[in-house]
Amino acid sequence: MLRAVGLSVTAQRLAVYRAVEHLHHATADQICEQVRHEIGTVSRQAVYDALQTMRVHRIVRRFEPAGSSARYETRVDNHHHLICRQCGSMCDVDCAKGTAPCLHPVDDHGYFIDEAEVIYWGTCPDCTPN
Amino acid sequence: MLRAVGLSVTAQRLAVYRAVEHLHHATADQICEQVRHEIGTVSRQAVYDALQTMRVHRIVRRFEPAGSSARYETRVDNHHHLICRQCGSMCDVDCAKGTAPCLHPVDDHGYFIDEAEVIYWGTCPDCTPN
DNA sequence: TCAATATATTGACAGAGTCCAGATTAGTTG
DNA sequence: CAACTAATCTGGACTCTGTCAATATATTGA
Repeated sequence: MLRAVGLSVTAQRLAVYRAVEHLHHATADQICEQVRHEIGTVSRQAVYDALQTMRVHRIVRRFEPAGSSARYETRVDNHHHLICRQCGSMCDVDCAKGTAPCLHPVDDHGYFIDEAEVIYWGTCPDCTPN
Repeated sequence: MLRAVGLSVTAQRLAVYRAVEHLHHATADQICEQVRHEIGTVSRQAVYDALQTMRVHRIVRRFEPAGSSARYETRVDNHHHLICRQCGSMCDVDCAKGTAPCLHPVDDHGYFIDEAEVIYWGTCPDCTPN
């Protein structure tokens, strides 16, 4: 995985990647903890570095829901998120329009658009009364 | 405006509201500065309080683009944003589907969705080469 | 294995936002 | 209009994410 994109393989990176894979939509902090579980100790910096590097190489993806710190995931294709306002739970949702997705606003103001980031906010089944 | 939603009217709030109106998509910090220009001095806290209060009463709206601190605007209807990755410029865009908008993901996972937040990322005309 | 290069560690730092306790002000009531 | 009460504002300390920079360590490839 790491080799495939030309990165050197270190225990920290492996553990970080596995953590991101394992904990869906985890924050950097949660990843840190999980990595420490796995390999005993890491610096926060190493985790941030690993995440950033992997992000640049497109093997992890990052998103930042309003009111939360950044989240990381291993699913790197274009897809969106569903977030519960009550409990904060998150789901992946496929892109609304297939492969050439959602890139067309009503008026593009002359911008060249390369990504449409969509977050659906609502209430999850567990938090819905009755 | 403030009275209409049952809030007491203070110089600070007025100035904050005007600042949000005047500077489109401003950060709390920019609003702070602008307010100081207008009424001499405010605490950061007063600005945050005012913004939050007005947000709760739906006379200002807040959004948090990835990689930026929160932005505030006086346009409170459902609409989206277009952001330039190069220079950070932002435009409003009407909601993609009119009045009952964009609330339907491919699969709602049982969530009750009340808002679809969309950010179009790209390059603005000024930053597009040639 | 060894050197060159890429990573990791540590500690300091910055930005955004929140919390708290006390002082001040707005709006209400007599 | 004065006094009162509740809401608001002030200032400072603090937390949480995230970044920087210098030094130490591990990885890779010859």
